Amino acid sequence: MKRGSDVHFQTGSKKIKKEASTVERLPENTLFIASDGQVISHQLNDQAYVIAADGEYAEQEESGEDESQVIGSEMVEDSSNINLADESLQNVEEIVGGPQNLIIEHMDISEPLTTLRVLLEKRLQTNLADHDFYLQDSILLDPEKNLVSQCVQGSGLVQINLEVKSNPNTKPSLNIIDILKPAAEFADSLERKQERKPKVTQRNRTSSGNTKIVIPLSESEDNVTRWVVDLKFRKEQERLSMSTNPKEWLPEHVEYWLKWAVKKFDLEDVDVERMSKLNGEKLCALSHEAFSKYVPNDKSDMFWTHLELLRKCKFVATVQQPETNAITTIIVPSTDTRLGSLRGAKTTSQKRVVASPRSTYYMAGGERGVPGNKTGNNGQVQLWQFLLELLTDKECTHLIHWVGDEGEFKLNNPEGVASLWGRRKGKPTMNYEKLSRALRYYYDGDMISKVHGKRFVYKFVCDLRALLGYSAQQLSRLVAECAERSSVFGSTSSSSVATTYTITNASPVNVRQISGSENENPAHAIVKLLPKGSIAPKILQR
DNA sequence: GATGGCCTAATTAGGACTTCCGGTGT
DNA sequence: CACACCGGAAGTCCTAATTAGGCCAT
Repeated sequence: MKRGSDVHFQTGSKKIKKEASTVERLPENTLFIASDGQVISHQLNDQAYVIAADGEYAEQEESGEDESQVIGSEMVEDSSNINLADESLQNVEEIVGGPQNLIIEHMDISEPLTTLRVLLEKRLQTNLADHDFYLQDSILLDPEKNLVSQCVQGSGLVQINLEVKSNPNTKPSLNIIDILKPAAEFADSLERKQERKPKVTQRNRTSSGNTKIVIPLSESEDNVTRWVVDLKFRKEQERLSMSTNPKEWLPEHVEYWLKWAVKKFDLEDVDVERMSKLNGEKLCALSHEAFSKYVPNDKSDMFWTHLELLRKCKFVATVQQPETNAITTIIVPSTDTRLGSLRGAKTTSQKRVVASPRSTYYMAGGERGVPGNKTGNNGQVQLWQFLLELLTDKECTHLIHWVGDEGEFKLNNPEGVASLWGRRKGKPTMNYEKLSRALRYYYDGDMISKVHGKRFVYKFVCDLRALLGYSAQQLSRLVAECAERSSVFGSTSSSSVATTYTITNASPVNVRQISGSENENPAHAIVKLLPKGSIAPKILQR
């Protein structure tokens, strides 16, 4: 039987094992919608979309140039008023080392990037006026705008990891690598400082709830409806030559869609006959009131939301079945190598990541909007991911830790690691002998190899930076820094450092939700928009 | 009765291990 | 001799894709 592309991890509506660390793949064209029907975010094709809380719709080009369309978001119009002398906004840490300097800066996310630049200039005692802002080296950001309007949803204080690139032969840039919610303790301490020194920019803080851009998703997904593109309908759309823009629909198209929707959403008392006489233009112009006359029994405004998505996002979406909460969300779309040659430039230009012990290069390039995977390992964490998870967990350094800067790692307690692995996989008899056999299968690929002559020492031979966005060196330092910080702040949590990876080349921008464990403070939840090809570990400081 | 569409269950294929074991190296 | 390490072989578990069969409407 001929197999199609290989995509790893859960994507569809199939069950996911409830495990401590569920692996799932967020399909492209995923939408996050709160219980009140409000679209929090979604991304479709090459564009990221944010829906304002007032129901107005905002669209953001990948380039981030189209500020005007971000409806209702509060912009800092006069950045010159910002009191830059206020140290409360300044908290710069530097992790120096390796080929570049990773700088950690804390700033209110609603501040324009010019503020960030000034903070950096002050800190580094250098002029950075000629430095452009980039998000993960790929998206040029407008310094006059804030991050909310360009790439990230959220509010309040965030930790911005960035690097200053001032190489002689390239245009200087400030490359934002990651935007994280800082440790609660850390944020609190800054908040307290800010309270002592009230700032002009406080007006932009969003705690009032007046903000139009919504943050995130609580840790529980109970209050989130995940909408996905209905591929069956899309195929039918193509077959019937129905435009993707509902405004262009003829009445017969509306009728077809409506009958489909009535079935799909189990709608009752819909005035199909009258509503089917509308053309696409009129359909899209319907007010909620008018809509209610046609569809009087729309439970939880589900169908209304569907229509909103249809006319604003231009796709027919259905609700994806809820999935389990995740501590670790790993998104790894990947395909068979064969696709590299089949899919042309689009995929061949993308990064390739060896993820398999048995042969395969995995890379993005699955069908746009086609969730799912064909490997049969959906939803199951792989050993290399598990090891990376432990390696970025400050609580696990007694079990496994980085050795040097070249991706080597040592299992200090091989049986302990094996035991954890066994627990994760539901194999109580797992031991190091078996785990090491699994590791040996990686030798065939380019993921992990053995470091000869060193007991219990292995090495990630893959390009972790390409894979994760962080080199082994950086990861090692981040873990160390995190451990250090937690000791400074006197961590009270016994839970491990949460690590979230987004390994995806599937879309230009990905919505990343960092979920926490069930016990985790919801404040740690972050939604990020990352450029394609990025995978960023997040180490939550507690 | 023939045909087509839809749904569901069964089958098949393949990835990523897991388990076992004989052999080799230190 | 103990233990880490290696790699072959067979088995397990999981999921996606495909196929087959039943039901219903036209």
